Amino acid sequence: MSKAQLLQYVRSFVSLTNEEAEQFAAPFEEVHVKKRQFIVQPNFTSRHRAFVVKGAFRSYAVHDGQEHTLQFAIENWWVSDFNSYIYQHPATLFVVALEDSILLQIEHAKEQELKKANHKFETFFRIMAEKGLAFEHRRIIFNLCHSAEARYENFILNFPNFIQRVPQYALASYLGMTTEFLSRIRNKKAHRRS
Amino acid sequence: MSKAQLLQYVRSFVSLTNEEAEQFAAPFEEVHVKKRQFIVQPNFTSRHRAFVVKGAFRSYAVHDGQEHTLQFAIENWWVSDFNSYIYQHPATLFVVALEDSILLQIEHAKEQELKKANHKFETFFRIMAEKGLAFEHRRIIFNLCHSAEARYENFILNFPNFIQRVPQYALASYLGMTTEFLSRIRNKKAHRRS
DNA sequence: CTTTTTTCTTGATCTGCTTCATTTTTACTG
DNA sequence: CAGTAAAAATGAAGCAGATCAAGAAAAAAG
Repeated sequence: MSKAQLLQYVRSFVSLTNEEAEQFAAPFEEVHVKKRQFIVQPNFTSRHRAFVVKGAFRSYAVHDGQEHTLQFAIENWWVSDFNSYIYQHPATLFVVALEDSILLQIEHAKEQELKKANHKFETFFRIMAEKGLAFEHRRIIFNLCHSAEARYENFILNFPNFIQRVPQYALASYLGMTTEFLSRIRNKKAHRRS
Repeated sequence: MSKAQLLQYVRSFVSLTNEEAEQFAAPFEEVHVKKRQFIVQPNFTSRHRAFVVKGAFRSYAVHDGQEHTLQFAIENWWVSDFNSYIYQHPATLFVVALEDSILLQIEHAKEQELKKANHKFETFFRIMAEKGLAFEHRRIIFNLCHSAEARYENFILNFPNFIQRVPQYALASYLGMTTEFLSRIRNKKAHRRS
């Protein structure tokens, strides 16, 4: 069952008794999402935090007709419009499935109950947020320090498994460049190799 | 006393009894820092998380001789090299005082004890991390979507009180542009107004 | 104050990356 | 598996923002 996967993930951060595990998993519901289906859209409040059991997602904003990717998520990552979710404000992002996917999602109110009910659950979400924040700090600094080409190389190095599953235009917009420019970088690289 | 300021801040997120407040504040120590003094340097592990009681700080990386600012912090903000602090790895950032400042700092191990000792303290640090993460998400998306000029305008709008306390070259490097270009933006704007 | 250092400004030139337009390739869909 | 839609590649031209060099202003130090 897919909840086993979630619990294995959670237990890699906090130890849980079997009762606690059951209590933690209970409010999560499994959702199947088809490729190209949206799970979050601007102006609608993101009511769930979702754990990716299988598949891939992308969250992005649209500005002046251009898409700008905030995040990708594959197995064992979380997705949502985080600002919308934690403040329960209308979303500004789209979150879309890049493949047919399976999620385990929890409602905002249920998550609050979990955190209140057990110190360990609170700890788990604290760790998730801290890791996320540390990750984004690294990303921001790297983006400030490096060229488009270096950002692409760095992505390949750190997320080789994302490369094949993420469309190139989406990756370009995640890395802060146009899809044309990323194409040129890849082309240049391919020619260097031969 | 400066701990009253910290506790007022903490209590704006979680309710604390007087005993709890005392317990929370106990491991923090007050540190006075002179302008231009560093509290974090690359290769040294950041042993403390620091709450700014008075003054201003900047965290930044140096790459190819260029400085790139990750964060500013004034009264009631926290500073550290967050990656270094939470993972207790060597830092990659500098953190420097922009003014003569007063900090309340807590050691990493002491923070772990606090979080273990009281569910509310854990909740507090969870909220800090979540707010921080949400903030950086907004920043990343905004940076991806907007021009240098728009990023500057947005900063003025959101952090008017930082403008007078932060040197322009540091702001430029926070916003991902050169100090020369920021100067031109400001100049252009000034001329538009007359 | 006066000197020195740091920060900010301004101009000239250059380039990394974008934009636009078109073609080729790949992936879906009936 | 044919037809259509989506994604990626390629070329030419343009521009936002960088770089370099020098001077002006402001702040810190003596």
